[in-house]
Amino acid sequence: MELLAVSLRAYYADFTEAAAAENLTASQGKTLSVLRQGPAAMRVLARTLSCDASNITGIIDRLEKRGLVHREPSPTDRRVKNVVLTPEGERAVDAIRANMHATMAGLDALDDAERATLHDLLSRTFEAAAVTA
Amino acid sequence: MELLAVSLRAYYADFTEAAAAENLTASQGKTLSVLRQGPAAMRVLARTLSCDASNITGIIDRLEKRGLVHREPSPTDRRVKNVVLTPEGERAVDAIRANMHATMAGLDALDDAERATLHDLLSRTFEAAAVTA
DNA sequence: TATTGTTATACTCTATAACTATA
DNA sequence: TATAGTTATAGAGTATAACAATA
Repeated sequence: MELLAVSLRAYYADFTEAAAAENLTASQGKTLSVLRQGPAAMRVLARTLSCDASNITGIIDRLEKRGLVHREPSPTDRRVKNVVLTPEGERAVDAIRANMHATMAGLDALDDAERATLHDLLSRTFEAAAVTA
Repeated sequence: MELLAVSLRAYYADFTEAAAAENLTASQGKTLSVLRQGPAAMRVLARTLSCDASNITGIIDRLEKRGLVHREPSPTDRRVKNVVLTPEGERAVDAIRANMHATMAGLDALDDAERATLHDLLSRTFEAAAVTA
């Protein structure tokens, strides 16, 4: 339990730091992480990141201005815009993840399998902050 | 592990919600929680909450304007100001905590001892976000 | 000289409400 | 009518740099 508490504290701080190293805020890093799993509509992002849809507009605006994502119209519903990660966006996510893996590697008390389990738990907890019950 | 992940997600969301019920942001609730353990200098708060000292000025300004805390000069160092919880401030923290205990009580899979351990872990993880390693 | 707290500044995140264009 | 995305707005958090008072 103590190890987990320490790990969690370190994880949150390190994610923010790893994102900052890429000149990204935690919210931006989190958004890019979500998009790494595939394109998502604005509305879906809002639900996943559990914030109002109007916030996503601003967050995506800033990411798009930097060429990390781009909007493309949905072929099936002309109201919907899908947000897609650009190659630079993928590179940014991977850079953050590489940094996080270095953090995990620092937990000497764990073996590789435990480390993998813990990393999975932490990232799911962090990225899926929404409680959809 | 899965239970813990779910609990953590719920805890973060519920803390924010419990604070919002008292018309407080998560940062304000967190600050009050820290002060519940006793008065603290501005500089100490900044370190504990792992943010720049200049932010604390604003956070305490807003809490003081609402009568939840007040600044008092340190008797030993005239540069230092100690922030103290007022009775209303204590009431607010207790209201948040009562709400959180209700959340913990909802975890039916746990017995009382496990619940206490988990609550302690979660609150320490949440309140002490700083990694002083 | 170094430290404490503050101020000024600028940016990001956040929710609410009102709008448009679709469905 | 309802939904997706945007805009306008206002408040809160955040870091940086510069400052006065004190150590």
